[in-house]
Amino acid sequence: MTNQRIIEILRHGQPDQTVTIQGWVRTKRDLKNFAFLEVNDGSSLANLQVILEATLPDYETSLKQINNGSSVAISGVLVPSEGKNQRIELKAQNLTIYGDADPTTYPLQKKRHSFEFLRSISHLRSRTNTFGAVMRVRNACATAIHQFFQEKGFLWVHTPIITASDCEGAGELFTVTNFNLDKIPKNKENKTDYTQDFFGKKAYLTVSGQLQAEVMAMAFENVYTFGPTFRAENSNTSRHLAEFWMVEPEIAFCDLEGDQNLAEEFLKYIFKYVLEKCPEDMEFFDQRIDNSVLETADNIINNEFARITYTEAIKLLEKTDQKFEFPVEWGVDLQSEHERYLAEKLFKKPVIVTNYPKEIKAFYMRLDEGEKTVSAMDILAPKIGEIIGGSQREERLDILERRIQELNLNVEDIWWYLDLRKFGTVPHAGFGLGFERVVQFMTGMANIRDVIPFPRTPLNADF
RNA sequence: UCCUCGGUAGCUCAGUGGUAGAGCGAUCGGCUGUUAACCGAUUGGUCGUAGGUUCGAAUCCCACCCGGGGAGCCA
Repeated sequence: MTNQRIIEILRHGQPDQTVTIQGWVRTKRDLKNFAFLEVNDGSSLANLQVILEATLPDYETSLKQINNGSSVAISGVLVPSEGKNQRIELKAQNLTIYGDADPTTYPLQKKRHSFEFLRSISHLRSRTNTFGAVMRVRNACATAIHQFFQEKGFLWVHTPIITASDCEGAGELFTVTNFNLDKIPKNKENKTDYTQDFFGKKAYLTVSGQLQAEVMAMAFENVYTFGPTFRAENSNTSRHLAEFWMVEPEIAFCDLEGDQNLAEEFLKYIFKYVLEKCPEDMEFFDQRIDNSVLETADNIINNEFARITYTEAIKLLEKTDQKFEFPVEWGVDLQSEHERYLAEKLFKKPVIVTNYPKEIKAFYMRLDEGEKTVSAMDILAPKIGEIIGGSQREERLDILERRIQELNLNVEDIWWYLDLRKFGTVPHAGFGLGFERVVQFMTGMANIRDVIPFPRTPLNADF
C-alpha cells in the first residue's frame, strides 16, 4: 500500500492501483446506495473523487460524520471514472475519520465566499480553491526566486530584522524595545532613556535589508536577501502590508543598465517557472479571478519591457489627452494615475522608468552627470504599479557625504556604510522587489491581503 | 491619515417612518453515476454599538467601531 498525494494520483494514477490518501472533504453527494466524496490534500486544485459504497462497514454512521471540512484517510483501489469530469477515481475499501466538522457551524460553505469574509476566517481559508492556488503559486514563486539567483551564483545573505539605523529611508518604523512600557526609564530631561534599553539605543524592525546587502556585495560580488520587512505606515490600500516579504539583490561591478537587465530577466524567469510548475492553478486564476492572467504572463515572458527615462515619461504624460487629477511637471513624483497610464494604457506592459530627479529619491542613489537626476529605476506593472524599485548606488565617498549633508541625515548610525566607500569601493547596483506584489501581479488577485497567509495591516494581527 | 461607499439570518443581498424578506447554506425526507447534483418541507434575526428625534426607527439625526474601494506613503 502506498500513501500518495492527490496530485500524483490525478496525474499518474492507474486503474487497479491500491492507494491511501489523506485529506479534507470538500463536498459530499450521497445517493441511495453509495456516495461521492471529493477529497483535497492541498497538493492540487482538483479534488480526488472517492466512491463510498453502502457495503462498507459502518456506512450509515460514517457517512453522517463525513461533511465538508472533515479530515479522513481513505484507502482503496483506483478505477476509471464512469463520470465525465475526471479520468480516475478512488473506490474506497477502508475509511478512517480523523475529525468531523459540524456542518451547522463550519464556516466554509459549499458556495462562493467573498474574500472579505474569508479574511475573517484566515485559519480556514487555505482550504478553499482560490487560497490553495494562491499558496501553491506563492511557493513556486519563492522557489523560482531562489533558483534564479542560485543558478547565477548569487549568495543568499541573511540581513538583520532588527536594526538601529533609522535612515534606511523608507517610511515609518516599528520600534523594538524590551522596556516595561508602563514604567519607561527617563533621563535628566525627562525623555525616554534609550541607553537603558536592550540595545542601548533606539532599535527598529527593518524596512529594508539593502544597506547590509551592500556590505555583503562588497565581499561576494553578487548577493540577494529574501526575508520579511516591516513598515508601520497607516496604509490602507490593496497593495500595502505592515509585514511583507522583500527580495533585494545587490550586484557589485554593475551599473543601472545591468540592474535593469537583471530585473527584467528575473521577472521573466519567475513567470515562466510558475507557469510551468502550476499550470492548473494559473488556469484557475485566468478563468475565475482575472481573465488577463495568462495573457499578462505571456506578455511578460515574450516581450521586452519598455524602458524610458523619467524625463521622457514626463514628456509622454504631458503630451497625452488623458486627464489627470494631479498635474504633470518635471520634478514631481509620478502619481498612481500616471504610473497606471504608462503601464496600462500607453505601453500595456511593464515599463522601466529611470533617472528620476534627485529630490524625490533616496540619498544612496548615484548622482547622474549634471547632478539633476539619480540613477534610479522603477518597474511599473499594469494594475499593481511599482513592483520593483532599484538604483545604481553612489559609490563615490565625497558625493555620498555631500548628499547626506544636503538631506540632513544622521550619519552616525551608518558610519560602516560610508566605510564601504573608503575601502575598496566599486560601482554597484541593486533593486527591491515586493514579493507579495509579484504574487498579486501573477495571480490577478486584487488585494494584497489575499496573497499572504496571515496578513498584517493596521488593526489586523489576528491569527 | 484623507475622500467615498457600506455594516440586516451562517453567507450574499433586498427592504427609505407603520409587526423583518429572498436566494444560497443548514436540518429532515425523497430521488438520481453524482460532480456548484436535483426535488419537497423545515429552520433561521439584539437590523454594527451607544445616544437622540418621533405615537412609532432597519429606515431620519449625532458620535463611535468595523469593512470595501480610491488617495497619500511605498515594495
